[in-house]
Amino acid sequence: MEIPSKYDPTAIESKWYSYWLEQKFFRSVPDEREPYTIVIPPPNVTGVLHMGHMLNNTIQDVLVRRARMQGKNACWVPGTDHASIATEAKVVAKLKEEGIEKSSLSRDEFLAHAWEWKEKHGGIILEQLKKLGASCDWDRTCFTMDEARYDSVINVFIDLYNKGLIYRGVRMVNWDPKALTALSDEEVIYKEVQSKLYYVRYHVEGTEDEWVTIATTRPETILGDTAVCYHPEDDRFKHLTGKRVLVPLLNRSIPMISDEYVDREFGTGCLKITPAHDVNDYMIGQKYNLETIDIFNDNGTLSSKAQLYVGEDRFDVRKKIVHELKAAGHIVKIEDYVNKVGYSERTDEVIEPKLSMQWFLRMPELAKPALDVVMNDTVKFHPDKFKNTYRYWMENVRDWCISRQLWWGQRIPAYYLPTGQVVVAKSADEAVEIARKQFNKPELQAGDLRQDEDVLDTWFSSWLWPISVFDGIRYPDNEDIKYYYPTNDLITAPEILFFWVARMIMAGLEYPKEIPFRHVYLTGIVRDKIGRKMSKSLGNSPDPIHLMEKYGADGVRVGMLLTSPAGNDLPFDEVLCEQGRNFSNKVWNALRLVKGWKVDENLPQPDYAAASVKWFDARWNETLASIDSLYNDYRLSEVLMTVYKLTWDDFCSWYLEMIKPGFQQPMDKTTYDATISFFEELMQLMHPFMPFITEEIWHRLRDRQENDCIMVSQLPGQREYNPAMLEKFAIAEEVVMALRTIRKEKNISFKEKIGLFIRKNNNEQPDLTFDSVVEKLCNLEPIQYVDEKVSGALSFIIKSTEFYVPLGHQLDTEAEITKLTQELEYTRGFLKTVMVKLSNERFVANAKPEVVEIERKKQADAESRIKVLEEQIAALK
RNA sequence: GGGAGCAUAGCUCAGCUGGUUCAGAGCAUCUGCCUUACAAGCAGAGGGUCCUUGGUUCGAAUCCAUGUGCUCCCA
Repeated sequence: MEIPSKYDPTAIESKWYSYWLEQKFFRSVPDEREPYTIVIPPPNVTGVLHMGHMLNNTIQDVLVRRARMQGKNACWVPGTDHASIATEAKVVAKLKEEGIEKSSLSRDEFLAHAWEWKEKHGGIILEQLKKLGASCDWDRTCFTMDEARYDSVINVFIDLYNKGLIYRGVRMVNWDPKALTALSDEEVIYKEVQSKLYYVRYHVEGTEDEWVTIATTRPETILGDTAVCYHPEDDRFKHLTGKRVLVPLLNRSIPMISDEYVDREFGTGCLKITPAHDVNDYMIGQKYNLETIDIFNDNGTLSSKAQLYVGEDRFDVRKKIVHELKAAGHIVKIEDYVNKVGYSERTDEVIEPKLSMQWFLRMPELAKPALDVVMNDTVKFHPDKFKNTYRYWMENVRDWCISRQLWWGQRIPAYYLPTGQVVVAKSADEAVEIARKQFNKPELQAGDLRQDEDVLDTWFSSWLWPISVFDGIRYPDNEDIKYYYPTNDLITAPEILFFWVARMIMAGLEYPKEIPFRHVYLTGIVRDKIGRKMSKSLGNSPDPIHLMEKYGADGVRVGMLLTSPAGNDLPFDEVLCEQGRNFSNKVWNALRLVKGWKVDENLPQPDYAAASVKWFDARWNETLASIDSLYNDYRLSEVLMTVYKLTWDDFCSWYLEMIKPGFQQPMDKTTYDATISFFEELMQLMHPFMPFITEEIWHRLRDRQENDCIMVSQLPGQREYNPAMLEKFAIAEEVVMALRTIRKEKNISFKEKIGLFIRKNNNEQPDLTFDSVVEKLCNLEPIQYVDEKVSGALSFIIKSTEFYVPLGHQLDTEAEITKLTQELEYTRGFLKTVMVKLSNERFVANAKPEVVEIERKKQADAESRIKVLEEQIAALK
């Protein structure tokens, strides 16, 4: 079988993915094994794969594949969320293109369009994940709006309402005038903008020419002013106590009030109060019982309550009113000013604080236990520095506004009586039943009730995700939820720690009464080379699909993980994928080498091969232990680097070179079999990171049964090994490197055999374990041990053993002496630092005995080395 | 304005509760090599005031304080 010298991933990757699917290897059903569960953070149905998904899902796949190979029943549940605002916006835009206005459609008609859109575009991202190699149980694919999930959300709403945790109230909400919906605080992005600070003067009522000047960035809201406020201890305004001022242009009389909230340093120290359009003003309004005048319509135009500019847009009005105020002599001055303005995450529209009737979920009761389980590490964060942020948020939590003025989502199961009273129930029929009893109105008919028009926040679906994907809300005792819940690991971004992770923990503790996951791995943000967050709007994100076509999914996976410790941002660079691809190719060529060997069953195993096999076995087992501990700490990039070095350095650069037979020579069976096994085991370690190439090599290493695949194979455990082999080989490595340097310096071709004489000192006995290996790797005549110095030879010293390489031509004595003298000086300097420590009484008295012992050992080693060096120099002179 | 975190090689990062001449890895760079698996490779080499200044200690990249710079979160 001819193997090409360049690895080409394309055909191989799609071949194995379909094969795994055919074999149902990703499928998980409860059985007697220990479960290992991950639920995918559901991407938006509107989304396409971006680099953040690549990182996040690569990590999940690594963990799931490893768990599967550890014999656990691994289940990775995929799915998408319905993304209320984003999807509705897309559908509205699409309809508009077709000349259809949303307002011309009924709710059901609109939803039919939305579902159609979802069916057509909603699966893209999941299909893309397949290219990455994601080993999700696709039979379990969920959607936050499919029947089971929809129902669960409704049930939970009703339950929380009945528990008194959900209430309806007027609140200042973040209003998106474009999407025409309220947003949660987390959906608002504050941006610094260059704006102006307008100083406007108000006439004091009943005075001839007395004025009060306030500063505002929003002059158009003057029309909604219902008070002017100053600090109670501000002498500049004290005399105005009890007075009233007139709102410019309207001449409405409003009171002067005083409150400590006012910052005396800011502006003029005098503040206009517009309770309907500013959160802080709203609170002051409540405190002083001020009138609230809502001057805006839902779409951001001025309402009739404003009296002026009715029907005009708020930003147009700002310009006009400034002009008019100026004309009327009310503008004192205008300053440039930088302030932060809230924008809608979805529509990028400037948020308007607005009073409206919304549904809220009370948070304190739910937050308390959810905080505790994180602080006491029942749910562990990786890295744990995020506990701080989490605590801060949970201790300052505010009630969650869960209603959205949209159609795409779970419609709030609240029904209003003609009188305005409300009933919460699963259906209109149930609502009627309840209403008849509750309000003693037996004559009520279903037709008399009107269901709330609004839907629930998308996060109100996602927070149930780890439960609802197993249908554990509706059927808390079903086999799936009992088996898979709590899940093991959640992989997500710190950005959504609060509005998703925290709320899932709350839901878990409220419903199954158990945490939803044990570990939360927080990934960093994928940034471009110059540190900007990758985003569609900046256009600085590479297309993941193209990347995978160029470097192979394996290559990209390696590229993503090589430099991405948990919680740290990942400055992405295509060079990393190139490194991944190069690694694939390296492994591929190792396969070519090994598969090219002919085996001669009658050949005995040579010494060098026997030693090599023992060494690699030791090296393998040693590494395995460190890999396990790195996995336990979720240090995945370090696991990968360890596997990378074990493969490239130890296996390819050392081991394969050590056992490689001469050109066109056969190999003995013992060594060959051991090598195939090592190779297999390496592929198993590598598989979670590079699923495709490892599967291909697995099948090329041996003839396999139909379902004997690496992805369902079991990771080998640690075996007994001889750690002494590692130390001995470390010396052999040094010898080999020293000999290579000599060849290079003296320009001796590798083909030319050279000799090596070894002189042990301090009565040490020669250890021959790796001599044959060194002879082979360095093309040596048989190594000879001597008791005397060898004259006229190049030399080097390792520990206190002397090595001599006799050369045919004249030795450069001067150069040798210089080299040895430098080394001598270095060693003396070293000895000096050791002696300083040892002669310090306080060191000897205070340091731990083992530390002192180490210093003594250093002293002895240095002294004997100095002796050897001095002798050698003397001999050369 | 409040809180948190970070600062180690050109880049990205390791360095656990102080103790080998403790300063390390990968990539990049440089120098040799087309050596019969691999130039997407092989063999080597160079490169750092561990941000500043103090302090604790026999001993500090590591602990404490100050300053500087950067990042994130909240307002």
